[in-house]
Amino acid sequence: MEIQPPVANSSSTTGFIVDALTKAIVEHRLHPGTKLAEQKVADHFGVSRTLVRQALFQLSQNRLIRMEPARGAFVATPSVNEAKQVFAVRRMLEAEMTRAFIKGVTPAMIKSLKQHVAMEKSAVQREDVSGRTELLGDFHVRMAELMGNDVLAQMLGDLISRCSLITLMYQSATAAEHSNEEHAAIVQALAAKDEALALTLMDEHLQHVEANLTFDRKLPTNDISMALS
Amino acid sequence: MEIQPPVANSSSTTGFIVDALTKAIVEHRLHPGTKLAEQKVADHFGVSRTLVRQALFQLSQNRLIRMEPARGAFVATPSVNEAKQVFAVRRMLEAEMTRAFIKGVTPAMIKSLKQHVAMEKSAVQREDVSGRTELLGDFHVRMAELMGNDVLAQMLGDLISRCSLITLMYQSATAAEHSNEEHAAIVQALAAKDEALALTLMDEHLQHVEANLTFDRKLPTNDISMALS
DNA sequence: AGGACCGAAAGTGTATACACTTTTTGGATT
DNA sequence: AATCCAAAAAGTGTATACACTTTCGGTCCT
Repeated sequence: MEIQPPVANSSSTTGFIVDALTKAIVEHRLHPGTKLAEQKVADHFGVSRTLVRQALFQLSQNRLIRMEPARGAFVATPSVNEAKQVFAVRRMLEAEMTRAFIKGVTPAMIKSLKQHVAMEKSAVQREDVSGRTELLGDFHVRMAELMGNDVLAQMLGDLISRCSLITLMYQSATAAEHSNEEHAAIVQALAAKDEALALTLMDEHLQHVEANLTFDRKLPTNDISMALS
Repeated sequence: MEIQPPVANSSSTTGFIVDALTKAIVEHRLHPGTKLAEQKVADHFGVSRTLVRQALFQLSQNRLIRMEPARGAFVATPSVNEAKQVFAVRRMLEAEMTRAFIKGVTPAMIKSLKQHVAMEKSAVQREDVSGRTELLGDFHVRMAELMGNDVLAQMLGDLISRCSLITLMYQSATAAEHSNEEHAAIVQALAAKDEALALTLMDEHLQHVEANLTFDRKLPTNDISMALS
């Protein structure tokens, strides 16, 4: 059930490092602001700095880390403002996506979404934080995939991973449960081809996700080898 | 708040190579399918393969080139299908953007757009192909910037550069002129805060751009040193 | 005590070396 | 003439070397 990341990787060594670091950042084992010294990361993965550098470059393009010239790479610290903008874009994109989805909806598509929501529910119930956050984000990507628009799916995936540092960091268990229920309601509206309702639900859903983020926490900087071990 | 530009800058050496290659590809001095051998590119820029590799990785993330494991990098050959998907996403995004734009429009924003359209016109008239295609794309990005949403602006920029291989390749002079006129009409509707009209014009505009692309031309493969010289 | 200064340590930026893979080439065979 | 195969050539993937920059710790001066 893996969504193809922005750039198909994970098969190459560099891709493996990117994935591992992404996971560590997104699960905030590596806190925002943490310095990622190339040699330390390289030692941890048992490779040379060359590969680590490639991975860091890639991550910096995904906005998961920030690179300062001659000073190194740091886990990104996305601003509140940026998060709001990301959500504004998501609302725009997903409103239209919902409209288009209803236009071409089929029973098979509804079934697939329902299965996905069931998986979310299971993850929420068993308190699988990492799994649930990933699944909750993927719901939106899956909608795009079902429409057959890979570009849209990828774009949404980028957006979601881009605010994941914030979303995934601050989403509480109750908020996750809430999201899951809202997804179920959206699927119902889609199945009924009720465009107005689906639009309303989708917009409210995104606003809830955004509202539930608490932007003011400060977290300590972590040790790399600890975080990746 | 600071958000890095979508395709980083040319302040670093790697960034310079990225920009140069991007320009060459987008102005199709380098044709789709052309192989970009690392050493050849490195020789041309007078640097080592190290920097070229970094640049190629970056370009592959922008989808301007495609990298095959152990076989090298090639200028991307975007499929018709992908182009259609990209345009579908743009229509979605820009429809909502137009709505949001009208909600918060100010005279200063209209003035800025009018200036931009005037620059387009000038470029079209003096047959500055490279400049005009860039400006025509930037119109949409400028709208996003004026709204103060850098994330949206970046995203649109990515989308536009992503289909630029197609758009810029096949857009004719008359189509460019047509686009410029449509931009002017859209600005009028925005100034009048006529949402329905602006939406219609924007949607038709994007459909025209898409319709004017001819997907079937075949171009020969070029020599790198020629193209970059 | 506190700050300016200097040198060592750590770290980044780029080039180069080398192993391994793909492509090309030049016969030899049918 | 076309096909097949092996060895050379070209090219990619990764590691390492080295120069240059930033950071850190200590010493000296006021």
